[in-house]
Amino acid sequence: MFVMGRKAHFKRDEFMDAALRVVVERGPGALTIAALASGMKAPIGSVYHRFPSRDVLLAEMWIRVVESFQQGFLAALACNGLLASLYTVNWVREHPNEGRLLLLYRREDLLSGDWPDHLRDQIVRLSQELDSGIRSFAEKRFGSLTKETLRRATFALVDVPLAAVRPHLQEGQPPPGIVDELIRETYLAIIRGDK
Amino acid sequence: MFVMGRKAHFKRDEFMDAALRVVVERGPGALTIAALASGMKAPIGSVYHRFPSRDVLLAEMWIRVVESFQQGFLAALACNGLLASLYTVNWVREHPNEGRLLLLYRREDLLSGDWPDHLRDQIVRLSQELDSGIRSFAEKRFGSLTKETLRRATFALVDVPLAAVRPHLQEGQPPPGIVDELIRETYLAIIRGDK
DNA sequence: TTAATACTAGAACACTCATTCTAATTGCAA
DNA sequence: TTGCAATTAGAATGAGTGTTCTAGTATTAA
Repeated sequence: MFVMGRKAHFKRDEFMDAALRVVVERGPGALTIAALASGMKAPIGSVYHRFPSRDVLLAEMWIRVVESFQQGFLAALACNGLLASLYTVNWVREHPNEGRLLLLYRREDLLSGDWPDHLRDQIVRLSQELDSGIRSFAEKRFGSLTKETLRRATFALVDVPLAAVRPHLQEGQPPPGIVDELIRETYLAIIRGDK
Repeated sequence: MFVMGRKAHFKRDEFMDAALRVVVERGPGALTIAALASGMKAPIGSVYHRFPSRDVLLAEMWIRVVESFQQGFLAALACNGLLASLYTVNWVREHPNEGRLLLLYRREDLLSGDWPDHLRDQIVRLSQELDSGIRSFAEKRFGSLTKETLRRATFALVDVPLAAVRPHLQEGQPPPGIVDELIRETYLAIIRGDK
């Protein structure tokens, strides 16, 4: 005989949403369990009923965002390098909160220690997927995979788009059109290897 | 009648040096007053004898580094834009620790609150000096100072160099030669406006 | 020698959290 | 209706850390 308990007021995802909201609005320093809970009018106990620790909650939230970004990025990259290079700015326009989280902060700003064990696999997988996407692009585009061509590809596909977008997120503004221009011009110069 | 007290074992600068060392080696999270003090075998009391609070100590350390970077950068910029664009990577090679502090972390990672009052003026001044240096470059180079030309100049002079260097500092390695190439090619594309 | 002073020394305090613990609810199966 | 389990509820706990406080020590002028 299976007996169901009371209905839940709060879902797992809602806690992660609330955490994201706190980080984006008030910074990682304000992200206490109490702030998170009171932000959704939930008691502290309910947080710990669903997540074994603060770090697990935040790590899962982080991974959820990385995954949602990376999936689209890799799809764009498989199709066209310039498209991938411009993907970041478009994604940020559609997901301003997730964008702020990913571009303005780092894992260490949120988690107190290392990745929780059962999530490390996921992070490794995500980072390998990104890496191999960029590697295969570099090889295809430059005809060879060396430290230099890999660095060049990473620069054009990742570093520059992030650098172009970040200042505007910092200001809390959506990236203006000039950002797309800067990314495109840089991509063409770096990938074509203009001198 | 003036009476001199005992000789000091520790100087103001040594505390800031020790703080920098801790941040660079173990991250901002490890930067406690106790860690700082024990790192230089000084007692906690001596820290507070010289600095009224943790925030003042760290803010002064930060400003010292910003000042040392910015002075050279503005000098280079007054002479030549490409030189300024390449200044960051060279400065980082000569000052790996200061580079890590400035490029890997932000004020909020170190200070618990806002800038201490008496230091806010200095920060405002520094940031205005940088701003006006970039503005006058943009105006000279593009013939007009608009939101777009300013953004373009900032991108080429600041955002891209930081983005190119950062991944290597992250790894704890000095930036390889390819970084200079990437910065130069980007600068030429962005400032000349190649399409 | 002595007194005044600048400094070292580190234990005690106060405060902020993450986490734990116990009790109170609530919905369903019987 | 009753009893069980899922969940809410939030007060109590404990660890970590910035700051304060009191005491001790070295240096120099007189």
